[in-house]
Amino acid sequence: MGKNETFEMELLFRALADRTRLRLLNLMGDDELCVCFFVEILRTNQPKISRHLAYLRRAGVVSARREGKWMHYRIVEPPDEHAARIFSEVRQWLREDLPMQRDRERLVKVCCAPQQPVQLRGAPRPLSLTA
Amino acid sequence: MGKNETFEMELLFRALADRTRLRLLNLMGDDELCVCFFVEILRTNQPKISRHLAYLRRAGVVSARREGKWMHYRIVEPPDEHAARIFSEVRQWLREDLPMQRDRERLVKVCCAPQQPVQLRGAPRPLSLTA
DNA sequence: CTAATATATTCGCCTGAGCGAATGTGAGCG
DNA sequence: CGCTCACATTCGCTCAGGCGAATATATTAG
Repeated sequence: MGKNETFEMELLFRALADRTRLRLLNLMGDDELCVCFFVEILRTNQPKISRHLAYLRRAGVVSARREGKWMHYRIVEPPDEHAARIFSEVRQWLREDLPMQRDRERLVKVCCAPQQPVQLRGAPRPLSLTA
Repeated sequence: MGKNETFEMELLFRALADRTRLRLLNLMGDDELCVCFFVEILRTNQPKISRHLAYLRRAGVVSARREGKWMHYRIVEPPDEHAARIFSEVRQWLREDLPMQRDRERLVKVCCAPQQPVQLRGAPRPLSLTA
């Protein structure tokens, strides 16, 4: 109580104020996800994805982990309890949004397909879908 | 469930992604407030305040009511339940933020002062402080 | 009617940030 | 070493939106 977090609030909301970034967060869900899947699901060019992921990273909203050539991104639980509750509500909201549901369905399809698209051969699949 | 509200999410977060607008929402609290008080408390020029209030109005976050020469703004409860919960959490967060607390204290002082500043003579005081 | 007051809008300037295209970088392989 | 792959960054452009200054509008007073 009595903290000064106005700047942190602005930072969080700016990070959430973009459709592409909301789609990325939606795809991460509760697991880390490889960049190549974001590119595949959002059907856009790779630099655009990387730029938005960098934006989220600078805002402290996601973290990155390298595994050989691949980079995995995952959502970071905000340290502040208010931010955490807002974030949790956002994720619930995303779960109920139709276009977001379609993105997640496409992710499942792409990951579980017997024959993966050329760009994804050998890419590390998300844990939640392979376990 | 299963709705498409991605655009509404973006709209909400863009509205919240600015320090001046957060300060305005903080001052509104649970009551409507007259524009002249925003100008007085934020110690800034009036057009800036009006522009941010217009932004909030376009985003559906506040509503305006005219009373003679004066305009009162108040927070609108978002119709969507997720938006409402996020908004409620934001207001709680604002309540605990130190700079925001100072703004509210200054509002109380200005409203309850025996001699109001010249700009505020005759301005309708917020209900919560006069009742 | 005119004048004053409270608020809103417009204008010109500047920065942040989104975009596609091109280029840079780090890891693994032969 | 050099090549490729996965990803990151930079460049040039465009546009949203923040700012102060000036102006417009609405209401009330006289």
